[in-house]
Amino acid sequence: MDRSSGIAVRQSVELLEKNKPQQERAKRTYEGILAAAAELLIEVGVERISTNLVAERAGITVPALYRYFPNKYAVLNALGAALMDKQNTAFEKWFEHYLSLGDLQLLLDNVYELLKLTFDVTKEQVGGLEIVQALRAVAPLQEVRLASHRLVAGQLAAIVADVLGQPIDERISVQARLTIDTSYAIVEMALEDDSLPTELLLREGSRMMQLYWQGFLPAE
Amino acid sequence: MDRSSGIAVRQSVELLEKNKPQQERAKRTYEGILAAAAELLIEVGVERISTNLVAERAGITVPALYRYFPNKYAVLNALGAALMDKQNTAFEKWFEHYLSLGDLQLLLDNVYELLKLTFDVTKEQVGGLEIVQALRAVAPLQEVRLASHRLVAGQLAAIVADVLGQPIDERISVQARLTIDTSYAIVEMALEDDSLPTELLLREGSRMMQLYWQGFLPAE
DNA sequence: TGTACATCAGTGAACGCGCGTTCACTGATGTAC
DNA sequence: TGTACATCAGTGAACGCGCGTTCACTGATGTAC
Repeated sequence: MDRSSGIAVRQSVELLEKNKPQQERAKRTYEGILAAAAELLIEVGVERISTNLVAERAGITVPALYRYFPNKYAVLNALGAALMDKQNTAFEKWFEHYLSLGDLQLLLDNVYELLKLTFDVTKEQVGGLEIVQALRAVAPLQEVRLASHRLVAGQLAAIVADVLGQPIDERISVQARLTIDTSYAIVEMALEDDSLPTELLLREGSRMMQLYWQGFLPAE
Repeated sequence: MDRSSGIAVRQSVELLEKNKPQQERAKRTYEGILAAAAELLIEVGVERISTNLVAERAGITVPALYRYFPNKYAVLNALGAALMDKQNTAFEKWFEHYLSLGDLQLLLDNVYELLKLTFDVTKEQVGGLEIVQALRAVAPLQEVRLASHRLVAGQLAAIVADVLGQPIDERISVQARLTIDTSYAIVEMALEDDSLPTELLLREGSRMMQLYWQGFLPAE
């Protein structure tokens, strides 16, 4: 039983982009690569996508792709980072909007809107669900999603602590993070299973979040 | 711009196993294949795992693997089905145990135990988290996980409807499914991010489920 | 306004490698008599 | 208890293909004068 050559340890992968596109033409090429990758994520899946396939779909040769990305993980990473960014932005807009109008209760009353917003942002992105799933399943990409969730959860925790007049302790951190991750999980669930009624699912999901926080806030 | 050969549509994949192992030796080989696949899912990831790699790790030649599985998806499918089965069994045992002792309230009081049980079952399986993530991310495998969740959610919905003296309507179905999927998502979250305190996270997660169902059940 | 030149962007061709898959085969196991 | 035989299990070798990656290159774009 020869195992000597069976060793294949997961090693760190370069995810940084190489040359940034400067000219107009280059920007189109760069965007074309991301768009092609998103399409192929739907069509062939993360386990079959390749730089060859992406370049071909984007209508360029492979070395042109290598000009901007060192490997396929970097392409997926860029795709994932862009989506996480859109999700974060949606959250922050929602968050700051209702926070500026009142207190935490108002935020709580509008959780459905947040879920719907996140749902829409993810659905609008071609291959949005497949991108999120790839971020989960491919080890070198996991940090992107975790970092995004930690960031958003941190913002939520800060406000909660502020309202309660407490420091951010472990409990508040975990509650915030649980809220964020569960919210995203519900959105994924809605996208994942077409047989589920989206609207009702998001309504129930937001009700769950509301009930979770209801007793925790100081009575008005 | 030639796209004619860039077409690569996701097509249906044979997931059924071929020959069932009959002799002792064959059973060891079969189990060895699954064990090797689980290890490699951790080490190289779902996007790099291959039949060649699995056979080599299992200490057999590739045609021996093909005796039992038509392709790598079938291997992952078997691995995933086994894990889903363990999770379902854990749920059903928990469910029937507390149901036999009393009413739904008792079930609700012990949600933490269910989450912990599910967490343990998944953690015990080598590559448990990676398997679940692969089931999410790889299209030909998605049905396995969805079917499992639908099954378990259906059992929950049936009991809830029974207790309420109502038929299983869309609302109850969605509530049950939301509960199941969210529970699994929380377990995944705990496995995914080592920086989180597992115990506290599962406690908060179960508290969330309890609050969600609390007002819904008929007052004793 | 024209053109020479620097820099940016993309190409064609090539490489070695691991992939999935199949074949005819040898070897191991179990059983009928 | 021994052995012939059927069936089950696993092997060695081979195949064509797409993979990631690199090279020296041609072509496009922008700008200095």
